[in-house]
Amino acid sequence: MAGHGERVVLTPVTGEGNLDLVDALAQLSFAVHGSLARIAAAHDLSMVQVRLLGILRDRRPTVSELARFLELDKSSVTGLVDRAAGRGLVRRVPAARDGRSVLVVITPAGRALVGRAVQAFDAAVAALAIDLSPTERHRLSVLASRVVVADARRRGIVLEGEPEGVGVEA
Amino acid sequence: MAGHGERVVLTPVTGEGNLDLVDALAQLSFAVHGSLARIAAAHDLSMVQVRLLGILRDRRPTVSELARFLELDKSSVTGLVDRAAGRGLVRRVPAARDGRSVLVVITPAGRALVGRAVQAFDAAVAALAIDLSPTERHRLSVLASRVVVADARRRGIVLEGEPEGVGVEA
DNA sequence: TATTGTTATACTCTATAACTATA
DNA sequence: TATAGTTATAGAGTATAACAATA
Repeated sequence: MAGHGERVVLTPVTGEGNLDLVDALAQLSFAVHGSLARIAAAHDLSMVQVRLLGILRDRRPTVSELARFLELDKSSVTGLVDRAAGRGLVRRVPAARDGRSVLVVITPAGRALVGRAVQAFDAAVAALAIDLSPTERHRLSVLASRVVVADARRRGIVLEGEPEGVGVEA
Repeated sequence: MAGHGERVVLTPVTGEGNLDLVDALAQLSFAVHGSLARIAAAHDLSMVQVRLLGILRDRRPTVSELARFLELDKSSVTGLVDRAAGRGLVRRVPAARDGRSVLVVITPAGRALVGRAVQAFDAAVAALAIDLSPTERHRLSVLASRVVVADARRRGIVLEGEPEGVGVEA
């Protein structure tokens, strides 16, 4: 299947043969993404809310910084933070150094919720690879890391120039 | 990084070390998904519209079948098809056998557009793995296929029982 | 009665443009 | 003047509930 022209990228996997690299990576991405989205939903969160809370676990960024992290317009972040704050998951704190800025801070409730969600994420992703041997799992993580790190470098991830975090090593 | 407790799952990759399996797969998924979404947007499509058109490339399903394929409520599919039809990418055809059903059919314009998008998908995913050797690429596709196929089986993908497609092998 | 599809409604997510307040 | 953030507005995507038509 998907050997000579058919693209499986967009349709459900059905057979059991090997996919070519493009299909395999696309399908893997869908599987992981779908798994994470289901878990987020089970915690009454969207993926972007989980990302927001995940970032806030060890940072207290401004709205503008969040917009850069999340690659969203700042007006989108305003709404995102509004809804999270409405649920008591985050709160806004006026920034001391710049009267224009607002720091977004996670609340204990938000921290607890995202902690549970991330724990479930871990379990779900691990479950995806349950059929692989330890050696294969290691190989997969090495190869995936290579791809991810190369891509991050290519697309010029910043973060380095912004050390206002709270205990963010790396 | 991400060696003893820190979870990178939700934040941008920064270092260059090996991620553990969970982080590596999650990050890989984000990289692929982001790449695909950017390409879709460059073609004035959302990911779900690309999936819709991709399915329609070799099928002419009813709205209900589409809802199952896409794992959406049928009312969501109605809206999806409305918008695609409004752009001339698909059209509705009354089903001959069942007066209640509607077949969704891709138009030549829709086919051309999704063809271009999928071609760009291929190139983008291939580019992601450009730093791997041919051997490593092969290994990665084998491992990813294993994970994907096992997951598909686990979650009980159907498709088999629905051979009303148009030349869908597999 | 059950199924197919649409409509009405509501909420999240996203962007653009215009605005206020601060720098 | 430039930057930070919000508001107003609009549109895509999603779901639930109610409905009409058909089986």
